[in-house]
Amino acid sequence: MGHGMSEQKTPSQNTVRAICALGLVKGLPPEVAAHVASLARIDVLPGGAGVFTQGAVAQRAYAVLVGAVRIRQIGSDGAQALMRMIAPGEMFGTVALFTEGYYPADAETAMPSHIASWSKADFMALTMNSPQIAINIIGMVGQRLANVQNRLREMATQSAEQRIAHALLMLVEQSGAVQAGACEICIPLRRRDVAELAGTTLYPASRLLAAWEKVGLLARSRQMLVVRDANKLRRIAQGGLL
Amino acid sequence: MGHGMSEQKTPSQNTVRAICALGLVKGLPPEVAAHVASLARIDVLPGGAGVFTQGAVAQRAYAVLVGAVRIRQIGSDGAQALMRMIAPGEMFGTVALFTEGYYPADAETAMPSHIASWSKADFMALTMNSPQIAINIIGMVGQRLANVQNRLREMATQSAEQRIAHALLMLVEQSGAVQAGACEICIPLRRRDVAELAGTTLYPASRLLAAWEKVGLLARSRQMLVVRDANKLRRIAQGGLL
DNA sequence: TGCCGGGTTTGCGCTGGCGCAACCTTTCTG
DNA sequence: CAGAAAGGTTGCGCCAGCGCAAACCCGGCA
Repeated sequence: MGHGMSEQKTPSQNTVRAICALGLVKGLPPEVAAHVASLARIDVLPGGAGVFTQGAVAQRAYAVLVGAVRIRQIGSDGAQALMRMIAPGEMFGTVALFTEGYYPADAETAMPSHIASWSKADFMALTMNSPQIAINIIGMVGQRLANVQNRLREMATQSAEQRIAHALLMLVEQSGAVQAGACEICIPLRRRDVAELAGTTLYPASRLLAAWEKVGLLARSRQMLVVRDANKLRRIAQGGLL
Repeated sequence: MGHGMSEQKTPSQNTVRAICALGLVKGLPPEVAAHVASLARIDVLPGGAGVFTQGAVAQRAYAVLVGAVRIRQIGSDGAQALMRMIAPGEMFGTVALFTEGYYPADAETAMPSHIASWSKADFMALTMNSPQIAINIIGMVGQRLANVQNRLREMATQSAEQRIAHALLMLVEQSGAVQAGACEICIPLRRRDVAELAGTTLYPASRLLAAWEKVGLLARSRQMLVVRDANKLRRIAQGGLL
C-alpha cells in the first residue's frame, strides 16, 4: 500500500474462494460470504512492502490470502519486537478499527503476497448487520489474546532456549506443511525474526538454531525452516535442557 | 463461587447502577442496560476466594463491582504469572465463552468483593441480539490485547526496573485515587504480585520497591501502595536509570 | 502478653545470556 | 561476472539480576 510496485485487483475466482475460507465468515451462508468477498480490495505486493505503519489512523482491515506478513512493534525507545507473523488465511489490523483507531504496529510483507482488505465503513457495517461475524471476530481476537498471554508467561518464566522452541512450534502449527515426518514452516524467517518472536536477541537465537541444525533437529531449504523432529523440539520447549 | 462463605443476591439499587456503568453496555439505551443488569447474579465474596479455576469449562462471564480480583496463570511446569488485576468496573472471564471454552487462568478475589456474573446462555443471547454489545466486547478485548502486547514488548526489551515502574503506572491508571498530588492504588498488592505483574521475581521487586519508598517515591498506607511522584516514576519507566 | 505464620528484607555468590567485533556466506544489482 | 549489501556465525568478556538462606516485621490469636 502506498507502494509504487503494488498491483490492485478486484476479487477473482481464486481469491473469492480464499476469502470464503476465512475464519471471519465461519458459519455464514455462502451468499453472505460472497458478499463479504465482493467488498474486498485485493493488493498484490512484492516482498518487503509496507502495508500499514504504527501510529497511522486505522482505515482498513486486512487478511493474507497468499504470502506472509510481519507485524512489528517499535517502542518509544526504539526497541523492536516482532508481535506475530501472519500466514495465509489470517487477518490483521482489524482490532484498531474497534478501539482507539490507530494501528499499534507496523505491517510489512515478508514475501510476495496477496492481501485482501476492507474499508472501515464496510467492515463496521458487516459487523453491525451480522452478529455471527461479530462473534467470529471476538473469537479471533480472543484466540490471539490467549496466545499472547501464553507468550507473556513463557517470557517471564522460561529460558531463552525454551522460548525459541515454543516460537518454532507455534509457527509450525500456524503454517506447517507436513512432508515425510518433517514440517516445513512456510514463512520466510530471518534469525532476527525468530529472536524477536522469542523475546531475545540475534546472538543467542543464532547460536541455538545453528546448534539445532547441527544435530539434525532443524534444516533450511530455500529460505524456509524445516522442523525435522517436532517431538524433540517439544521436549525442549517443556523441560528445558533435558 | 463454590465457596461456603459466599453470599448471593439479586441486583439491588447500587449494583444496578454499577452494572449500567460497565463498558459492556456503553452506548446502549438505559432500558437495555437495565435488562442486562436484571440477568446478572451477584456474589458477595470475602478476600482470597476463588471465582474460577484454570482449565475449568467456562460457564459464566464476570465483572467486578466492588473489590479486586487477581487473574493468575500457571504453566505446565508450575511457574506462575499474574496476568492482570481487575478493578471495579472491569470484566473478566468473558473471552473463554467465545473461544475454546476453558478458562485460561485462575481468578481469586484479592479483597472482599462484589462480583456480577452472567450465564453463558444469557451472555451469548445478549451478544447475538445487540450488535452494539458485540462491538463493545470487541473493543474491551482489543484494548486488553493491545495492553498485553505492550507488556510483551517491554518484557523483551526493558530492564526489570522499567517494567516494575510500568506495572505501577498501569495500576494507577486502572484504579488510582488522586489525593493531594499522590495516587493511591486501590488494589491490595503484595510484593509478589508486583513482581509477577512485571515479569520478575520477589527479590528484585522487593529491593526496588523498598528503595523507592526510601526515596519517597512510594509509600504504603494500610495494605495499599501510594505513588507520591508519578512523573518521576514515568521517567524511570521511559528512560531507565536516568 | 507471648506465640505463630505469612509476608518482607537483605547480604552474598553465581551464572545465563547479552553485546561487541570480526569474519564468513549468500543474495542482489549493475 | 564482479562488486556491494544484507544477513549469518562465533570467540570472548562481562554484568544484570536471580536464588538462597537467614533474619526481621507485623498482625492475629490464644
